[in-house]
Amino acid sequence: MKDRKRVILEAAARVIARRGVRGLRMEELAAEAHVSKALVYYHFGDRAGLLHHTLRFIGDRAQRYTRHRPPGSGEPDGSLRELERRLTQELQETPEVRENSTAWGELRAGAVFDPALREGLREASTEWLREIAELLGRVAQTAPDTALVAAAERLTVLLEGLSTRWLTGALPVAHARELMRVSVTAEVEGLRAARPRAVCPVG
Amino acid sequence: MKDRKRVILEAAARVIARRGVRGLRMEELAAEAHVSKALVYYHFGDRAGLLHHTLRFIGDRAQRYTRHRPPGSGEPDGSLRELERRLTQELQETPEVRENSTAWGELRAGAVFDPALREGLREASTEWLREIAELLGRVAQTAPDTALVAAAERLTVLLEGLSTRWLTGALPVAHARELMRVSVTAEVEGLRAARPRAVCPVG
DNA sequence: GTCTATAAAGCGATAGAC
DNA sequence: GTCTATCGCTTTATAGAC
Repeated sequence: MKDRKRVILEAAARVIARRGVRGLRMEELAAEAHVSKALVYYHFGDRAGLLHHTLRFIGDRAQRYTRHRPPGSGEPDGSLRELERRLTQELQETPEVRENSTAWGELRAGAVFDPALREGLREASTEWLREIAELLGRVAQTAPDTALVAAAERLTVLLEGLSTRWLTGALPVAHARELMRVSVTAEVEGLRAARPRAVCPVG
Repeated sequence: MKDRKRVILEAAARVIARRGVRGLRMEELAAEAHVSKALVYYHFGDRAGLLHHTLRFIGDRAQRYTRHRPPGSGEPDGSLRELERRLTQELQETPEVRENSTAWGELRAGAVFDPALREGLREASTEWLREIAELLGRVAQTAPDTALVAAAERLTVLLEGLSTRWLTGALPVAHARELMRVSVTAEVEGLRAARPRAVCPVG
């Protein structure tokens, strides 16, 4: 069997989804990947190295479903639907998405106590925020930049909260998505209403 | 020195804020409390017992600033200000609040992997949700119950997300509070606008 | 590259003196 | 009630054969 390295990374993603980053044991990982512990050390040096590569692996994998609009779905560029999709994409009952969301949650939770984890987290969050703010700008048309960023912050922070609720079984995934959608709509309407020339959204 | 038990619990709260629930080591706790490890076991049985009592200790302590309106502040019962205060109270740079928020964050993060933690979390969340929904009802006056609950869910979930951002240093506490306040106002306005007899919020 | 076997360290928990 | 000393399991990490 070739490319055991990838096999190990995929196994690590599954173990992290089951036990968390802090709960990952080298022995359980080796068993999950059907290799020996020593091989894991051979490829990744130590536990920290394995975690580093796994988190990167998960992040790269996530871009597949995060950045690409489904081809042929007729979803217009910069539409409200695209914005909604981007913000509900992490709330799906799929092994890959669950593994990804779990890992991100662990990263966030770990960063509370480990400053070393914060930089990587900050980079990803900033990039994510920028993308959502830009999309909001297109959907809402005109709006001051600070308002756009603030709205994007509220939406991305809400997403993180919803993700935790989903993963702890406190909220069914469909319910979490619904709450997200309502907030997206409300934020967009809020931005539109805040235009210089205020227009009554009801009339 | 009397009441070493309380000294240990206070030390445990500090250690949890520094290392997390999962990162708490009996040895470090003993050192922090200036007692021996054996004494901790004498008073609390085992690690799980210590954690159980500590979490309860922290929860009880939190009620002091959570449920009581500051006396003589002239804050009317059921006002928008009371609602805002309740939702921004967990976002304060105080040792006590930080310890409390950290512990709750750890509990949430741990519940992703440990179903045993979920029940206690669910109870507290449900109670918290109920209180916020009720306050929202008073502030917004009439509104359908489902809309009230949904709004309360969005606000409480947002609070959890903001708490994590604050504790990871991703968001200054003042900024987090501001985002929360804006959302509270928007939700209240949304509820008012959704009344049977729709009224233009701009006019 | 991959394995088995083992060393080394960390940590929860207990024994027993005072 | 409180301490010092220590046990024993778990887990990371390495040695060395193939």
